Amino acid sequence: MLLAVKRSEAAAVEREPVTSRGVATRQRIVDAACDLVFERGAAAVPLDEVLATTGTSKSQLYHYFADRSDLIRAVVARQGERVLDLQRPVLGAVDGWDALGHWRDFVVGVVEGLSCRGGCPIGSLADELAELDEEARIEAASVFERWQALLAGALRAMVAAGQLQPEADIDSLALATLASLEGGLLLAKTTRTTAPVEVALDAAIAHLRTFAVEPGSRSRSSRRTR
Amino acid sequence: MLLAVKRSEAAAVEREPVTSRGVATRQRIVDAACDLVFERGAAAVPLDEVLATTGTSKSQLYHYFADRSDLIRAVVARQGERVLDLQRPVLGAVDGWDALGHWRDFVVGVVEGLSCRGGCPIGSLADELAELDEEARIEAASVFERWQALLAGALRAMVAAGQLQPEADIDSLALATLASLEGGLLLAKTTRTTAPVEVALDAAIAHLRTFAVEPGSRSRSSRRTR
DNA sequence: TCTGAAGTGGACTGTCAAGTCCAATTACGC
DNA sequence: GCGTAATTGGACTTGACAGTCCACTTCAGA
Repeated sequence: MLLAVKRSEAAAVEREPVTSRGVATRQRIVDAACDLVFERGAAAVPLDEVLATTGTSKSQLYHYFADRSDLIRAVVARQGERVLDLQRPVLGAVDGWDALGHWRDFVVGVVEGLSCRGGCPIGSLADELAELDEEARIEAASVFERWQALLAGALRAMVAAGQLQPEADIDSLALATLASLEGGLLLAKTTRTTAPVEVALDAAIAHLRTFAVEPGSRSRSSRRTR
Repeated sequence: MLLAVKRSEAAAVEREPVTSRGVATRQRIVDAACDLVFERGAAAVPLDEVLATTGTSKSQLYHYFADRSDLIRAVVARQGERVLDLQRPVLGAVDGWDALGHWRDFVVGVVEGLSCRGGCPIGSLADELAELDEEARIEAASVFERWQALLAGALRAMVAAGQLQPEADIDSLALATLASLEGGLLLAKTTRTTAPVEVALDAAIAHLRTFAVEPGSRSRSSRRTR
């Protein structure tokens, strides 16, 4: 009974902040938790530390979240928004191969700026939680889905611009690109080198170019594969 | 494993089992820990559970391992061996595009057999530990390096067989392929679908085919396929 | 000004898991 | 066989951390 209510109407049953002060507090907690979780992983962050860095108390945390996993789920959602918000402007501006290259450079730059630490904010979280918290897993899957849609949007813009073949399977290409990126980020995090992301993204883009519309002639370096 | 004498400072004596019984006990502990860690992640496995499932006691664990992280590090090494042992025969047999396709099918089959759970045994572990245990991170990086070498070996065999261009940057191609695989596995784990691995590997192989030696056209630049 | 709800402080409790200790047992070398 | 070292059982200690509780403060509205 209790579980049934919690699962279906979690948002309604859990205390949503009413006051602007409450909203701010809740926000502060989730934001701080996001940062700490990104640095060390969800399991390695004690609630006390989140409270300490935000200057909040136990009662506030449990006023806005049912329990630890409830907070972590909020972190997944928030971190997902952050990643998507970061990607949106760059991917949204993609209209051709140059812009796609800029996206590649942008991503590599971010990784470099973080000294290859942390990996993908949402990927690592998804990896850690997928087998432990079904709700968190689903939330993360939704983030990936939206990310894939963002990439697909960029590719469709290229189709519209006459740079990519209309017959190309955009969704699959977007998914493959996302996979390359995620794998590259994991390897970068593990090896402390940007090379994996660079190589992975370059390969992904090279594959995309396979579906490029060649201006004028077709005898140049157009290659088709299965 | 060359890290036997490596830890000479702390506790001076990393207890290596002397007796065959001791070896067996240590093995049992690491193996059980591997399975549990694969299912839930390192942080979510209490030592007591490892002991319970192996029928061993606290004293035995601390007889062979300095502490918890020492065990986990052993798990990383062991899990890495497992993955490599699984990949070796299949990748070692690669001599052409068909065999490469079999490898792809093999990987997809494994994921399917696990109902898309767990992701990459070494990838998930690396992701979880990279920021928490430098030694574990390095060990994981070494596993990836060997895995990449395995892939590179397969590609070189294809070069030797005259199916892949000798000018191709084998190491980068192997790294990109590994990244695609890892990313695909993460997405599969998160979405509980095999599609990401399939799409990622298909794209990776399509990219490799870009460097195929075309039967008939022998010039430096390849033309179209099929 | 009063009132009640939202929000807050922080001490307190209970649990669980890591790590210690030592006595008991087994096995190997001589 | 004997002695020493390896191995094992498991109770015990310690500490950390999730979650509870209640008194207190702030604030909006009647």
